[in-house]
Amino acid sequence: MKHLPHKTIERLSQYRRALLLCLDKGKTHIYSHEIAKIQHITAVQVRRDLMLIGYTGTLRKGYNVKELIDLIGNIIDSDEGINVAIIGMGNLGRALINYFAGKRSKLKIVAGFDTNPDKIGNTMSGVPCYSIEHLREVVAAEKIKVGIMTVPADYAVDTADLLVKSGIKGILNYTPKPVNVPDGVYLEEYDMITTLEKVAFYVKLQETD
Amino acid sequence: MKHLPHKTIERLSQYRRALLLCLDKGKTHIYSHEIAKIQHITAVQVRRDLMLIGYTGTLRKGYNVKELIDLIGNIIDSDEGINVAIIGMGNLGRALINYFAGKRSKLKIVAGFDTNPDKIGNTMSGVPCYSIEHLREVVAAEKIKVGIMTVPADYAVDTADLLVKSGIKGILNYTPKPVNVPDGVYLEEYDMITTLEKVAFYVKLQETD
DNA sequence: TTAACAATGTTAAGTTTTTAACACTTTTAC
DNA sequence: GTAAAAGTGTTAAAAACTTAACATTGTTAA
Repeated sequence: MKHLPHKTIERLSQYRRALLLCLDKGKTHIYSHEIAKIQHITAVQVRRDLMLIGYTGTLRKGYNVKELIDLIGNIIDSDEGINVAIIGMGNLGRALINYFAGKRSKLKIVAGFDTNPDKIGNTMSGVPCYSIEHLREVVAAEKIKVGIMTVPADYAVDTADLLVKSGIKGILNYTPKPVNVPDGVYLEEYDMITTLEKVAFYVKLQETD
Repeated sequence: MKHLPHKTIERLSQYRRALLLCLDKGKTHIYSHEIAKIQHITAVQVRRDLMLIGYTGTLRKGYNVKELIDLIGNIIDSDEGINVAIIGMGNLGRALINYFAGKRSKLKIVAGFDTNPDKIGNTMSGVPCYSIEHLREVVAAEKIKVGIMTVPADYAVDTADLLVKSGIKGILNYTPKPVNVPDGVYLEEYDMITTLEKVAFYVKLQETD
């Protein structure tokens, strides 16, 4: 299992989330077509992904939910876990923190940053908020490897630079403004407006058929 | 120009956003490699996308920013505009509203919905908040075509059903729980946890090289 | 004026991703 | 106990997407 396709990585994460829900419901086994239905993809694709990670289900019984969850964890999680920071404790930043609050996960949001003095020093859902001026120290002290940018667009570029200088290894940019990072830092940009425009486009398309 | 690739649609939206920024800076023309750099893709890809939409730049001068913005608008926007609702006025819902506030766009967020009586009846950044019980009427009255789901995960499925029954044509689900919609309704699911796990995975991968 | 350059537009090749096809194996039904 | 059904695992084909190659054409510089 050398090079898992990009898309497979994404789906594995999604499979796991679906599987965790099944586990909660007391399900012990699951068929490929059940997973497929949840994710709106085909059963073949599920089986193919699982083949790629070398997991073998039991014939006629499907896949063992617990085993599969663990295996996916072995592949996509890092053993020691990864600490994450949120830069920008506005609505979006807080939404993400709540999202994660209490989730079992190798990913831990350990710090938030903001410029607003009212927020600095407080704790939100267990996550302390620091001044952005202390970003460098906190990143080092807390061994933070990934930063999620939820700052206003105008601060995007500076924030990204700051994160890079602090030694962060991965950035997830939720700002509508693209940023640049050097090699060695993984960058993922996600623009909510693009996604919404895409939905609108396909709605329009459907109408004009 | 019959079938634009999915990915091209997404990029067109992104190009436009980049172009709007350039316009603000007073730039009148832009080269394919400049656009490419902003979006972290190749110039060839930009040119190919523009070829697909039939736009022709001027040799050695690049593309006319204003013209291109307009053309992209003609393709991805619908003429009359599309009205959008946000279901769930929590942090994420409010973040989205602020994101959009004041943006020139054919997409207009015209309504928010929630169950919290403290929120119902208020206005947030110009968007009125209604009780979710009135969803159906408001959707009809306001000709809302797209719904953005930002409700807690446990309400995801019911909310989706409700939206479908109200006659909505497109759903953007920001809930971590996948939902189902019938044919004729376009569904886009986006899970923030997946994206973050992906970033974490590639960070881990980079380390173990 | 002519050569070098720097851009676009387009066709072709390459790569990645998805889907189809099918061989295999339990279980179920008769 | 044999056939049909319902699963998995895998190879092969198809589709989607990206990148390369290159022809073309203004522009600049010698």
